[in-house]
Amino acid sequence: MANEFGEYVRDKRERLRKTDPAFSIRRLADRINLEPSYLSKIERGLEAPPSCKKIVLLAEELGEDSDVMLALAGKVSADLLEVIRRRPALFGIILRELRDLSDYAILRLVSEARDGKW
Amino acid sequence: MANEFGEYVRDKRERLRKTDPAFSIRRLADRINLEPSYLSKIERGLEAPPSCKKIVLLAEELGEDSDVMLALAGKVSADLLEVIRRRPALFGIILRELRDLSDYAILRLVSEARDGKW
DNA sequence: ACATATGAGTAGTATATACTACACACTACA
DNA sequence: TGTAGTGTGTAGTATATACTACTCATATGT
Repeated sequence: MANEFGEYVRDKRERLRKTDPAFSIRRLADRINLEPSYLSKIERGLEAPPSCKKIVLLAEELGEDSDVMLALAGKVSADLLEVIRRRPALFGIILRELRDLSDYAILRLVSEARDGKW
Repeated sequence: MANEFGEYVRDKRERLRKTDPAFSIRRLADRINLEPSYLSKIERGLEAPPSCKKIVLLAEELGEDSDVMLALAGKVSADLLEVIRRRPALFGIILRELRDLSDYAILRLVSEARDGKW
C-alpha cells in the first residue's frame, strides 16, 4: 500500500508513452499545469498525491476513472461528499448497511431503485 | 449558511446548561480537551469548526448524531469515506443514483438489503 | 464583600498541504 | 556536434488547518 497512486500513474503514463510522445512527464505535467519534477516525485512516491482537482485532470488525460484515482490517493470526489452532507443521517445508515454487501447485491439494489419501484 | 455549526453547538449547549452547569463553555471544552476561548470562537463563527475527532467527541457530549454534526462542519466521517474508497467505482455509481431519490425510497432500499434478499 | 467561575479578546504556533523555481546529467536525433 | 527533450535533485514558499497560552472584565453564588 506504500505508493499505489504513484505507481498507477507511472504505469499508465508509460504505457501510453510507448505509442505517444505526448505522455512524457514534461508534456503531461504541462497539460495539467504542474511542474514536471513534482509529477516525477509523485510517481515515485516522494511526494503525496496532488490536489483533487489535479487528480481529476490527470484521470482525464490518462483515460482513467477519476473516482478510482481519487481513491488510490485516499480521497473522495467532492460531489459524492456533497451527497452525504446533504442527508448525513440517511446516507450514514445506508453506507454502513451496504458496506458488507457484495458488488452484485448492491448493483441489484440500485437497479431496483432505478426502475422506480417506489 | 454562514455559521450553522457554531450556532448548532451553542444552541444545544445552552439548552443543556439550563439544567446542568457541566455545560459551560469551560467545562465542556475541558472534557474534549480544547481551550475554552477556542470553543467560544467556534460557537460564534470566528473560527472554523474543529477537527473530525473533536467534532465526534463534541457530538457525544451533546448527545447529538456525529454524522449530522460533521455534515454541518462540511465534513464526512472517516469510516464512511473508507467505505467509498474501498470500492470507488461502485459507490460512485450508487451514490449518484441515490442522490435524487426520496428519503422514503432510500429507506425502503435499506430494508430490502437488511432482509438479506440476495 | 469576596472568591470563583464565566465568556470573550489578543497573539502566537506547529504541522500539513500543495505546490514552484531552477539546475543538472543524460539521451536521441539531425 | 549541437540542440532539443528527458527524468530528476535541491531548495524554498504560500496558505490552510488546528489549535494553545495568557489575559481580562463581568457575572454568580455565599
